[in-house]
Amino acid sequence: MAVYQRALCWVRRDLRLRDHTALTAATRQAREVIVVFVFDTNILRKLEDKDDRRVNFIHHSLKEMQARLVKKGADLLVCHGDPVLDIPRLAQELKVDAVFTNRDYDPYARKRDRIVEQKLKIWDVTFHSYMDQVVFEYPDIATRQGEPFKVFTPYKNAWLGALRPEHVAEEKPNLKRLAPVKVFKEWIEPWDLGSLGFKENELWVQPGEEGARAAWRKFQKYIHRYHKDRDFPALKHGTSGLSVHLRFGTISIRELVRNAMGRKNEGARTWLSELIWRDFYQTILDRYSYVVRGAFRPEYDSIRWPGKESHFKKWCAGETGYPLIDAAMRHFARTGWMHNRLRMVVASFLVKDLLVDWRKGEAWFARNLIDFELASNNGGWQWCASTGCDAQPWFRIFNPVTQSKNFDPEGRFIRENVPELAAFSNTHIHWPHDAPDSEKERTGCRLGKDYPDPIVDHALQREKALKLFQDVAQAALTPAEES
DNA sequence: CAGATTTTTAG
DNA sequence: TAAAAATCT
Repeated sequence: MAVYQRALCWVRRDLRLRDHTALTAATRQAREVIVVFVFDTNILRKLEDKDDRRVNFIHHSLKEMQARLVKKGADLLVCHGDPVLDIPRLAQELKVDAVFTNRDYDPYARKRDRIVEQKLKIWDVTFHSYMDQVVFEYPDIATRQGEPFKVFTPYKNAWLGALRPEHVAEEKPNLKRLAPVKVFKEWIEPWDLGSLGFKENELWVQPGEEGARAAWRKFQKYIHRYHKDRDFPALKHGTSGLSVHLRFGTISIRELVRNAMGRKNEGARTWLSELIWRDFYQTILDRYSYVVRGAFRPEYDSIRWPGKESHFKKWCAGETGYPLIDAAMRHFARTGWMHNRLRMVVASFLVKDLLVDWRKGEAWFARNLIDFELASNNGGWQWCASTGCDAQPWFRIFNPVTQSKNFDPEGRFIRENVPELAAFSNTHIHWPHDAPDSEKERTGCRLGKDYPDPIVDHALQREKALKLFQDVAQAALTPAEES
């Protein structure tokens, strides 16, 4: 039932051709569909690293998508500019009747789409947007009072209770409806990395739909063990490795959920729960977008974080003298990815040991994570900092050494990432500073020179952190009297 | 998706 | 006296 002659399918964080809601709708409703991607200068110019991994990932993924489109006699229409100008311009020049997109809940994206929609309206072009990157959005899942859930467990129960096969049915685009390349060829701008002002970087993950499929196939062999293995960073297949693919939409969330639902084991249930966390944080960002600026619970914004800039720098560099922290931060710097257990451990350490504002850590992750996703990153940091909805209670403070003993018991992850400590025993690698002198001598690692002395004392810092939060709790109990 | 400390209990 | 449980943060 094609009602439109020609339409654009504007892809952003849904870089795939299969199980794609907007593309399916577009190819159903229009005779000719042009797939377009805009390298957004508003976003790109803020990236500090010219070898940014995300740009590399997107670029590779688009190349792969383009190859598939070319096989169909079409191509990918790529622009480099401000989408608020480019999309309406293309819509006009190419005489399209409608623009199809999948919704993005990032505040910037929402504003951008609103403006584009308004501009298109002037030219009588219809703007269609679809839920695609999540399974449910607000108010599909809401409390009895119609409010968004602010606690995960009841949200999850409602989510699972609401789920029907049709919510995760495959959305199959009809690629026979792609517009032939001659229609839009002259509007394609050069989009090699150099033209975009970026450089190549080594990617530690395979990008594109093919990369996603490879990771997904592999993970399916291990998914039944997920609940047991996911907390151990040294394991090579303890986690799915799909975060980056969910971030850029090189795989469909519906496909993952469909598969997980069909598996009746503990591993699959735990994995599904993680996917629900993702929907949960997307909803929080959508409905409470002030979280990008400060605490979900505003009373915590009154905390004056006394942490030192020099400590923040050492945290970034992996030079804190706490082996697991340093291993995690160095691995992160090298690969752009961090295991979720370690994200929690290093975040807790920055906030509750170094007493640095969680937003500094959030920004460092935002700059370097290949799978950086605003909603999940912000949610995770607010959880660790105890400022979020359904966050870790403020008095729950990770002991970085205990975490190390529990989740890297043989020190394998530490040895791989802090090689100067490799010769320490399994017992002392987590805290080499207290190793017996004989062992220190044997390893040949001069603590304080080859590996830094601890920059803070955990027990002491823990007390300080408790006091910072205690003061907020106090203030909440005894509000200042009105004058 | 704790940890530190105190108290109780088992042996 | 060590382990387990309770309690506090």
